Amino acid sequence: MPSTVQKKPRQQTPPSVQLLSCAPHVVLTHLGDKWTILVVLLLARAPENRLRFSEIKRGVQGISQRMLTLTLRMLERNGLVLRHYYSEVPPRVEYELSAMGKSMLYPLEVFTGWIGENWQAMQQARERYDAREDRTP
Amino acid sequence: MPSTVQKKPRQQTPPSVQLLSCAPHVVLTHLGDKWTILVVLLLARAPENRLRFSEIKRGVQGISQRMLTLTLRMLERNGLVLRHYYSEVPPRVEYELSAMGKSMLYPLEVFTGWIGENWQAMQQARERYDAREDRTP
DNA sequence: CCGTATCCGACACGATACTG
DNA sequence: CAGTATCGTGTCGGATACGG
Repeated sequence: MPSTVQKKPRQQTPPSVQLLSCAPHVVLTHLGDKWTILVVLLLARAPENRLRFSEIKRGVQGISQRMLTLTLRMLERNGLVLRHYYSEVPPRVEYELSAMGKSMLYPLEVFTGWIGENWQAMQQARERYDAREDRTP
Repeated sequence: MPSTVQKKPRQQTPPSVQLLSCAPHVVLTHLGDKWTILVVLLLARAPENRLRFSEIKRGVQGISQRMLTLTLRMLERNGLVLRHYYSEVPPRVEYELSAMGKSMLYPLEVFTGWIGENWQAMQQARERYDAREDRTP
């Protein structure tokens, strides 16, 4: 591939700001998966931000055991959640938001707050869009 | 089920607490997909929050034409982006953040700000986690 | 230039079954 | 109770080609 970076074949808009799929964006992508946020929000409401596996399972409507395990592993791996294992019979495991996990709650609330204020408008926009017929090519 | 109060350091979770995969969460899931946030952030930086299709394509590293189209359609459908079509030859299309789209920028910055301050810590947590051998069952 | 159509592989996710 | 293991499927997203 010949490098033509030095040449400006045509005058084009501002010197291209380029966004890479950087680490922060990857984080956001992970948090945006199907269950992570719901689990975090549930822990946020819990006393001491701490719940048993089965409590989370009951609290997050529709999550499978497999996906809950994977979600919690991911959160633990990223240091957002602490895993406390008690080798009793039957075993008991509790999950707790770490300090970093708790520090995420405010930004998360700001965002979910915005969504709460705007999702009806989005809903309406969708309906308007879908009703349109004069879609331009 | 006998109610035992002893050795229960904390109270049980109220059974009423249940999180559904509600509309706000769905929104967050959409925004958390592979490209949406990057496109929004690029528009946020642009003069008048407005760019041509090809400018966005160049600005978002690695995005395919197909995915950019789909991403922009989704943003337009949800009312976050406005599409301006000019039937010239060759045609020109510009995309602009709507008022609602702009109103998202602050919440987004709060969130990306938090990520910016914490993603190294997450990285380290991951490395620590992966290096561990004493994983509890 | 700005899309749409089609094919296809990868993987996220669910269902189920089985252990310590 | 709190996980693993395994398998099947739907969807996401990349590559490519074509069209207005």
